[in-house]
Amino acid sequence: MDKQLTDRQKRIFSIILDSYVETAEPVGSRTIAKKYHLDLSPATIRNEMSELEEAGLITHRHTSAGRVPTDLGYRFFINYLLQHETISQELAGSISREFRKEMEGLDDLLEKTTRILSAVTEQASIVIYPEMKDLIFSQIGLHRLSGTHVMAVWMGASGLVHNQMIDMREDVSEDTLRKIAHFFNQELSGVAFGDMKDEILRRLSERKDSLAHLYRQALQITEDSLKKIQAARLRLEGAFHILEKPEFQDVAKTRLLLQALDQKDKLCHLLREDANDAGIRVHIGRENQWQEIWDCSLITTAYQWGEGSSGVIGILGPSRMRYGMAMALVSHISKELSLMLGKYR
Amino acid sequence: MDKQLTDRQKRIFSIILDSYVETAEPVGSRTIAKKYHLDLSPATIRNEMSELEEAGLITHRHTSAGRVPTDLGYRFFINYLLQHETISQELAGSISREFRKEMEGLDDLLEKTTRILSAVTEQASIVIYPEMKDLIFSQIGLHRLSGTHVMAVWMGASGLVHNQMIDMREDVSEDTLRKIAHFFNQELSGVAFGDMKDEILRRLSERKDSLAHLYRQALQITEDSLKKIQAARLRLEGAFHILEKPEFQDVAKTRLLLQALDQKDKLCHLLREDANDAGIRVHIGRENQWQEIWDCSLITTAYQWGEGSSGVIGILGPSRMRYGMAMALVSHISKELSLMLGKYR
DNA sequence: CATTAGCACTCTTTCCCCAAGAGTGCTAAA
DNA sequence: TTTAGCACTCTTGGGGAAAGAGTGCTAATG
Repeated sequence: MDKQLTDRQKRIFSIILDSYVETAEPVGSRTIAKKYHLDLSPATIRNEMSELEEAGLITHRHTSAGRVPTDLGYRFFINYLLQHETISQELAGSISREFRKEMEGLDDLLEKTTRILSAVTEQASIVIYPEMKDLIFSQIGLHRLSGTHVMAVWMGASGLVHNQMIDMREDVSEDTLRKIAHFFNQELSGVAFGDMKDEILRRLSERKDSLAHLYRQALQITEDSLKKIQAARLRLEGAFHILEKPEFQDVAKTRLLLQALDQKDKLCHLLREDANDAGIRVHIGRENQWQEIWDCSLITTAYQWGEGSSGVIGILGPSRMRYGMAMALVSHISKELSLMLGKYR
Repeated sequence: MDKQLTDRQKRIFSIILDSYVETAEPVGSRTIAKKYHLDLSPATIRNEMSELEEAGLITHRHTSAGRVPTDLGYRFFINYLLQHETISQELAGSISREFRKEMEGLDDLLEKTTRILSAVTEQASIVIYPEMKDLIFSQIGLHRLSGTHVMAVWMGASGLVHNQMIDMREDVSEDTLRKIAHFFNQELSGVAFGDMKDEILRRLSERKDSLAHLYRQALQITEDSLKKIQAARLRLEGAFHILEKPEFQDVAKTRLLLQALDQKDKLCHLLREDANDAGIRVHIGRENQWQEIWDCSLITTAYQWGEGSSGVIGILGPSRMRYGMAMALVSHISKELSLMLGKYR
């Protein structure tokens, strides 16, 4: 994107963006000249605005309407103009207090995160559960429910617990289950969940003895569990904030958006997409893969749990958004969450 | 409410209700006379409508508007006029197939239930997790996370698994935890979760020996867990359906409703309110305790899991609702869910 | 006596028109 | 290069007026 913008053009662009973000109203040349006491006439500003429009940073909906930033404009703003914002002491304090109130397991913590994130940003907030494959396995409990159904309780080194119902497709006795559990706990403790399948296969190929069947059962348990663990698990809260925004007063449009947000698996996939990128990620309007949220921006960042394992938190709101503050808040809360998760180890 | 309505009045009332439920438009005397070929003139119908209005079953919003059923009207309809509806073979079949597709634990099953319920009723659906206190305890696993933090994995006779992080407030060794777990598994297996506290207290008072401290720790684990288990756990899906209804085209109003639905604890409490009543429960408009949903009706019913333990499922939508079908669907899906839960035992 | 036709009246909805207002783009002058 | 001036465009809001739907009352009818 063009760095060949003059300083004055950048200044005017910033004013348009700020004003539009603030008021949700298109911005005219007169307003800029008057309210922001640039020593320029509206006509000059109009000329500059033409340039900005040509550069694709702003647009207008019809001939006699004021200017509005484009997706590209927001992108330019974030990449080149945005200066780092920090959140106030008081806010940081109250977030911290809220986080430290009680601590009753992962579910609770993530629910709290979702709630806080939505409340402070005044946007819909999304929290994806951590991925399990990088976590270290420590222990398993296997419990027979009915003939072929078994409940597996996986425990990870980072305090993770995951319950998984498994259909063994053959009748297994309590005793067999004890043996399988023993195998997991003795031989696989310390292995990452993601590597577990390979580890079992390696052992299976090494000794072709009487234990082969047991290994295969262990393998099945692992495969069934990990397949399911990849599935969508997320929390969504504060979708009602979307209805507060002037750009979502159209019910039909908003309904489609809410309907899209109900598709947890798609949403989860969207957030996890670039989960490995460091830092804050912003997807503006049509930069998103997903047509349903083309009027929205998505701000996400990863949080850390254990050894390289991570989940994602994010907010979703109209593209007209106070990006500086939103990014600062998402970042801050992600750090708080990682900190709290650290206590589980 | 008045049974002294004549048959003709009931008939007219039914027509008004049907028509309004169908079209969301107030119903006039002419429409009734024409479309439903009663052999009556509009004038006669108007007279009857006056009566119905006096009885409180219908109302009109302004002088020259057609009639609309009141909350009381819907109540009368449900109590005295509604005839039992059944769902079609095809629908029952496809629900059944959907339920039987895969089975991967409680979470999955309840998610599926929420999704199906919302899809078939075209309303927002709510599923409350089963209450634990009536379930039979079978086994516990205790795992040390950090100095004072312990992860308890509760397993019930009905295949329930509940993970609970507990702050013991004092450092406990792996060995102590093993002893506590052993105590639970040996002595309390078969006890209902709700009675567990009393059972421990009884033992504590019986023998005042060296085990007292261990008992107290067990007590603490029980109390911490059960306190938390009472908390709100629910699934909500399909809230976007609300935006499809003509009566919720007003964004400000709808926002307040969605905002209310974000308060999971309140919502959970609302649904559990009369969880012990048998059968289908309907709360129409202002019959609800909760002002935020005075324009809505709530249809709930309990589902069964294990020995007397139960949760609640329900739907929420505008009071103008096809109650017969909605009730049939909620009832049917509750039964399907109970059936599926039976397989966990 | 229940039923109905007729009619005046009320209230909302819709449409249209017009004026106001906001803002642009162009041109010519400073 | 900047600015003043001006014509032009497009949206928004208000004010009727007309249409339409429906009621309630009264008087006539079978």
